[in-house]
Amino acid sequence: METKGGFYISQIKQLQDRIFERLLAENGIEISGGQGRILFVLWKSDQLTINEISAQTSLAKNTVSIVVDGMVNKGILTRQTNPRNRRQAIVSLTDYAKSLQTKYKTVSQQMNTLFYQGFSSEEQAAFEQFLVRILETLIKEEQTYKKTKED
Amino acid sequence: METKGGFYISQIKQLQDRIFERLLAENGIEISGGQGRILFVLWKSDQLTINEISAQTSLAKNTVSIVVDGMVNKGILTRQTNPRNRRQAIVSLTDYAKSLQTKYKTVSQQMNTLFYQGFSSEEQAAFEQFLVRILETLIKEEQTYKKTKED
DNA sequence: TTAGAATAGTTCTATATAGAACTATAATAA
DNA sequence: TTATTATAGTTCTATATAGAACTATTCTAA
Repeated sequence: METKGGFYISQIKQLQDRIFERLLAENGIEISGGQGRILFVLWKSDQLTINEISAQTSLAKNTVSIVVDGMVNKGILTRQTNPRNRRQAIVSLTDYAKSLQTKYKTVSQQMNTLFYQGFSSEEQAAFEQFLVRILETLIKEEQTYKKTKED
Repeated sequence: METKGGFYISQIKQLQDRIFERLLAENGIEISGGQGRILFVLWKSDQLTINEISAQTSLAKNTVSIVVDGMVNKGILTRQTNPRNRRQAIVSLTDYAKSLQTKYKTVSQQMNTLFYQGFSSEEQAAFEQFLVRILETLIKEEQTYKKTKED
């Protein structure tokens, strides 16, 4: 069978990023897609290390490091060394970031409605279960690769 | 319902790109993900304009323009002005690009097998149908936006 | 304890990506 | 025709992204 799930995923990612950033901008929220993903995980659980953010967003850790830099400069995040393990940087939300959450969620909801246009609840659930399964496979592969590389 | 399809899509995109590029590199194919997507559409139908490639990959046309530049420099593509419409650039595969296709397809197949690990054929088909529906929604939205903007 | 290994981030470099503004060409309407 | 509009790409600028190599810190085994 000729499948092209990966190609579709890339296309959807491209489009949703552009559309979502426009929606955010239209609502006065000057946050890009990559920044949004970092906020998304911090809103669920504040004070994460770079590695934890990397794991939860699937962004490379150096990417997280740099995006966090930019967000610190914009007053969205703060970064502090963990006194108990001075290798770690603990990234926290500023009050400003917290104040954005409600509005951001509203826009996310709009985006979500568009994204799942024509989908029943059951279809949404089925689709997301597929995504989670693929995600788990790829995460496992990535971890296996990292272990293999240590030789 | 709390859905996060968009977030999963971004994560999957990130991981699959890194994994696929590694697979390609391990097989001696020095082509990045974005370049691969352009080749993918050209292998299906050679001699496309920048706009056509943009539409079929969902990359912005200036992105396509720049990535094609790089691929021309690497001897993968050629770019010629269409004599019938000198605004258009016709992008074509070189013999070198054509020679890569078989090997590239083999690696794509490997990637695909990993991606759909544990999926039955029916599940793959169901999943891809969901993807196509979402893609169609987003493409329509993008087109509507572009028309609206012309005021 | 201390030398070597492991861990956590950062920096360096290069490519990917797109919005806005631009140039060149073609199509259309007066 | 010619002035206006539309189309096709490109350039400019900025951010996103990651591999490789690096620094600093902590852990571990002898």
